[in-house]
Amino acid sequence: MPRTFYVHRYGGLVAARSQSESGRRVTLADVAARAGVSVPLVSIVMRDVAGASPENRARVRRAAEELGYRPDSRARLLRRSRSQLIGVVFGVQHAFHGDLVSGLYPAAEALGYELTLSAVTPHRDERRAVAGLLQDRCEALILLGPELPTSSLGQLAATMPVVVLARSVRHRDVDVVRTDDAAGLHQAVDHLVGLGHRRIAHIDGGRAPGAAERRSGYLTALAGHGLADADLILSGGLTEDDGAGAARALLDLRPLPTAVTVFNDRAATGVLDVLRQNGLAVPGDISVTGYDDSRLARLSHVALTTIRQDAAALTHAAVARVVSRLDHETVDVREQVLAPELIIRQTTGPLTTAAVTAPRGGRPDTPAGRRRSTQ
Amino acid sequence: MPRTFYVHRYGGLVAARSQSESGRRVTLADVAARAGVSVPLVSIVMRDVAGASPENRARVRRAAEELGYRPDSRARLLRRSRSQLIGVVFGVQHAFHGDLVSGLYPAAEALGYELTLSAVTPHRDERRAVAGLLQDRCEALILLGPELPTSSLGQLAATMPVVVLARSVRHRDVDVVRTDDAAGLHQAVDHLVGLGHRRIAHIDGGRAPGAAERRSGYLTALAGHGLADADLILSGGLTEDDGAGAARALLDLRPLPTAVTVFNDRAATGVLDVLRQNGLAVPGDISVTGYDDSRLARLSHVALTTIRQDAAALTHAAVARVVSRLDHETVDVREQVLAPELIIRQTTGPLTTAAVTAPRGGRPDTPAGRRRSTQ
DNA sequence: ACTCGAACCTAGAACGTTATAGGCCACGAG
DNA sequence: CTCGTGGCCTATAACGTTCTAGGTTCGAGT
Repeated sequence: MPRTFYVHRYGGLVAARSQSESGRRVTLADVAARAGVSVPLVSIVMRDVAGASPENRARVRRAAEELGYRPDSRARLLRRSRSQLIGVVFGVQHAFHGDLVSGLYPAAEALGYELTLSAVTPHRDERRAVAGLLQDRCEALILLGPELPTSSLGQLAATMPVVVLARSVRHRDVDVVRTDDAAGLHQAVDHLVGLGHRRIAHIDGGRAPGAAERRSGYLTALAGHGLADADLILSGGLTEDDGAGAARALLDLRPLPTAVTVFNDRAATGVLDVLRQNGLAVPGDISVTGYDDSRLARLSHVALTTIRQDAAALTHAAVARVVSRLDHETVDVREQVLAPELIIRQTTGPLTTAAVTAPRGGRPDTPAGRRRSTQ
Repeated sequence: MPRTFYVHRYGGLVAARSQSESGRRVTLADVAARAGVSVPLVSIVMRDVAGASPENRARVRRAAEELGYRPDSRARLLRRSRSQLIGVVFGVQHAFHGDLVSGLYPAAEALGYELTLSAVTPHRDERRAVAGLLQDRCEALILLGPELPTSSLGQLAATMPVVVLARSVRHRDVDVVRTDDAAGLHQAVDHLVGLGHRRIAHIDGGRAPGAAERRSGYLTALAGHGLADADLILSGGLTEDDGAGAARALLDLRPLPTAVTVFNDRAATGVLDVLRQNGLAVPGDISVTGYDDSRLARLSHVALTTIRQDAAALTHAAVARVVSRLDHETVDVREQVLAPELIIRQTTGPLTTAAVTAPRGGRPDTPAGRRRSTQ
C-alpha cells in the first residue's frame, strides 16, 4: 500500500494575501464553496485518493491554490486514528544529538512518518520534554541518550512504543538501538597497541550513557593484549571541561601514559588542549582517541582519531523499529547493536622513544604541533 | 486575565496500565462516566477554571488519575480559536541556537505559549522546516539566524507574525530581535586598544547573519581610534575550520597583528588552535576575541574573551514581540536591538614588546600556554 | 411569597477534517 | 426489461475538546 504524504511548501504571494485579508483560516469548506463541490470531495482531491473525476480534481486544485488552502494537521490527526507522528527527545547541548536528529528526519519521512521534537535544556528536564510530546499525540517515542531511570522508561514503554537511541537499557518493553561501545573501545585499544603503545589510559564518561560499556571495552581489550594490570582509568565526563580536568590529572601520573582513549570527542578536545598547552606533542608524545566522529573530530585542525557511530544507520534502525512496533510486528530482539568503525586521523601515531623518556613538561625536540603546521 | 497552563507529567504505573489495556485513548467522556458527571464539567476541572464544586473537583481528579487521562492537545487546539503555539526554526548545527532554544522555552511558558521546534539540518533546508511548522497550526514563527532571502521572509510575514532572531532583516512586516553586533565589535576593539594594541585584524563571518554588522563595527571602531588605515580583514566563516584557515592566512602577514577579533566563538577556537600549534602564545604574542559567549568560550581551558549575546534577554524579547503581534498591539519599532557585553577572560592581554618584534614561528620566551597551565 | 443573584451543572453546537453509507447515473449482462 | 456493477458524488456522523446558552438549586433580600 502506497503511503500518502502531505508535504506542502508555503505558497506564493497570492495565498498569503488571501489568508491575511480574511483573517480566518482557509478551510475545506471554503475551497468546496469556491469549486462548487462538496467538502468530502475536496478532501478526496487533497489526499490524492480515488473517487473524483479529472475535471473536478482540476477545479478543486485550482480553487485551493487561489485561496491558499493549507490542510490543518490538528483536525486531520483528530479524525484519523493514527497520527503518523513520532516524538523525539534530544539534548540541545549534545552535538552528536544534532547528527542523530539530522538522520531521523529522512528516515521517518521514508516510512511515512513525521517528527515532533522536544528539547532537553539546562532548565527543562527529560520528564518535561516527554510530557510535552505526549500531549502532541505522537504514537511512539525515540529518546536520544536519555538519563531517565530504567523504571521510568519502562512505565513509558507500557503506554507506547519507546526506542532508546545511544544508550543501553535492560527492560522488557524498551527497544534499544545503539552502537557496540565495548567493541568501539576495543578497536581503539587494538589500534594503539598496534602502534606500539603499552601504557594506555582511559578517561571515562562517568555515569553518562555508554560510559560503562566503553570502560569495560577498554578493560577487556587491555586484558586481551596481556596488559590486564596496566589499566589506568581516570574519571572524566562528557564535556570539554571534564576532559581537560582529567588530562590535568593524567599529567601527574608517573610514568606518563603514551596514549589515552577518551570517552567522547568533546572531552577529547579538552584533553588535546591541556596536553598541548603543557608542551606535549600529539601524537608525538602522547596519542589520543575520541568517540563519536562528531563534526568536532572531523575538523581539519583537530583531526581526531575516533570511533564512528554511524548516525544514519542508527536513526534508520530506530525509526524502522518504531514502525515495526506500531504495525504490531513481532520483533525478535529487543536490543539492536550496530558495529562501530575506527576512523584514524592525526592524533594517534607510533610510539616514539622520546615519548617513553620525556619528563613532564619537558620541552620535547619537536614543539607541540609544529609537525602539522603545514597541513 | 490569568492564563491557564496545561502541563501534565506522565503519570504512574496505574495510568499506563489502564491505557494500554483498553487500547483506545482515554477521553473526557471516559472520565466523565467514571466520575458520574458531564463531559463539560470534566473539562472545567481539568482546565482549573471556575464553575465546579470542591467535591466534584476532587471526584473528577481522582477519576482522571485512575484512568490515566491525558488531554489531547490536537482536539483542544482544534476547538480553541487560538493555538497558543509558536513555531521555532533552529539550526541543529549551531551551538548558540541551542542556547536560544533553551531560553525560548521558559520565555514562552511565562506568557502562556508553547513551542514547536523544527530543525534545519544539512538535508533539510529552512523552507522545509517552515513548511512543517505551518502544518502544525502555530500562530507565529521565530526564526533563529535564518538565511532565507528577505523576500521569502516577507511573504511569510504577510501570513503570520514572524520574528527573526539574531539576524538583521529590513522588511516592513518582519520583526527583528538582535544584538547590536556593531557595538559588540566596537567594545572588543576598544578593549584591545586599551591594552595597547594597534595592529588589530578581524576574521569575518562571510555571508553569515551578523557578519556585515560586525565587520562595520570593527571598521568604525578602528576609525574612532585613528587607526582607520590599519584595518585588516580576513575572510573567515562560522565554523572552527573557517577560523583555522583564516588564522593560517593571518600568520603570513607582515608585520604580524598583535590582536585579532574573530566573527564567533567557534571560529575563534579554530584560530586559537592554529596559533598555538604554530608556537604563538595567547595572549602573550597575540590576543584573540570571539563572539557569542557560547558554552565553548566559557570552558575553563579555552577561557575566551568574547562578546556576550544575552540569550535570555533575546529570547524573552522575541517571545514578547510575538505575543504583542498576536494581541494586535501596535508595535512602535520593528527592530529591537539589545546591547552586547564584553566578557574579558584570558585570551586577551596587554601588548608586550616581545610580541611586537617576535618573528613568525619564533620561539617566544614563554612557551604557549605554560603561564596558564596551573589554572 | 416572590424575586434575584450566585454557584453549579448540563445539553448541544462547534472547530476542520476524514470515514461510512448511500444516492444517482450510465452501461453491460442476463 | 430488470438487475447488478462501477464510477462519481454527497449527506452525515464521527474524532475529543471547549464554548454558549441555558437550567437548577439555594439562600438572601424585599
